[in-house]
Amino acid sequence: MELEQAKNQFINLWGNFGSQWGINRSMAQVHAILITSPNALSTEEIMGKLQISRGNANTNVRELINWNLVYKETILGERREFFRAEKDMWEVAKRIVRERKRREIEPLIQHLNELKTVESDNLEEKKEFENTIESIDRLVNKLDSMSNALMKADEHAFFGKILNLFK
Amino acid sequence: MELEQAKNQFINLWGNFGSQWGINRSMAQVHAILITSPNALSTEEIMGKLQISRGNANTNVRELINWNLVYKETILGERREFFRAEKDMWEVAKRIVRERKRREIEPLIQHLNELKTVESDNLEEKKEFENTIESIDRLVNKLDSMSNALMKADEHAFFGKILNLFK
DNA sequence: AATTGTTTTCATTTTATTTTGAAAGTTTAG
DNA sequence: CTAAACTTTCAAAATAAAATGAAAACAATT
Repeated sequence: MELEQAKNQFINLWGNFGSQWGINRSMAQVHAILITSPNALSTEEIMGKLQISRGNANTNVRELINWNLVYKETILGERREFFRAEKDMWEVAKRIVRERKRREIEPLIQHLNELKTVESDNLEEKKEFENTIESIDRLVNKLDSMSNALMKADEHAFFGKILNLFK
Repeated sequence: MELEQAKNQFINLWGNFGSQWGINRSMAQVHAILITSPNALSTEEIMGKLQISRGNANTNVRELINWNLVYKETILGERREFFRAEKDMWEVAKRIVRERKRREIEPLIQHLNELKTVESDNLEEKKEFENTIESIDRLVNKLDSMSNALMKADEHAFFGKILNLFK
């Protein structure tokens, strides 16, 4: 396949995949275009290549910066801003996990804690509900441990080897 | 907190959480109500408690059955169907992972393979693109290994202990 | 084989999300 | 200071996703 065609296909692929996982299509596509671009891109260039509006490009680039997946870069003598993506995919994974943990898992654990003990005359049902919540809580905490594991495990080496045990 | 109130809060919580992860709100709420119900529920009951339409209830129950998270159950002398959710949350996690692996990760790996080698006059850029795809491929395969690990690791015991090493 | 209870389908409507683009805001340079 | 270059915002429009509900299909019962 020809390089340009492959890049387009990748942009599509990443966009679709992203939207299945709760990341909006444009954001994933902007990410994809930056990941596969050898040099930093301007907003104009992103708009042009993805055929999206200025507002859309700007919003999603900024969101990617919030996720710590993209940096601003200045080019000598150029006034406008350029953007470059983190290309080390292990690093990318760690940052996405870190962010989702912070935004989603941690609040979820908070909420579950509030549901751990309830009042009811029906002791049987009370107990059953509490068991269910407890069991979800254990699961979510395990997910949390996995995030920690992934973030701390320094590159493939150790973590990768452990995973391979299960293959 | 009172039991009924807690259940409602849980239904909300699960619904919100689900929609952040690409599972639609109703489906997550139907799941939540079944998880916290001591007995199997009929479509009518689900419709009533969640205030959703018959079509909506039916579609999402069936989808949950597809995901292998809910079973049909018949009650002696009753003509209509009742539904009960798998309550072992570790089992639930395994099944969700299994399904997402099958539906999303595996196709993604397929697509990435097609992008692994491209043609271009610009050898430098060709190589850079191939490296990027290769690096994404490694990452996705690692994710795949993690799914396998999670599914095979028999309950908390071994897997849990390994995770705790990283805490 | 007709009636009744129940489930499924799907065209339409509703709601939620995303995108647009013009205007406001900001920064830089002369 | 102020004009030009650029970035950000946000109300409105467009699009996508989900929900409705009536009708069709199906299944059990008489």
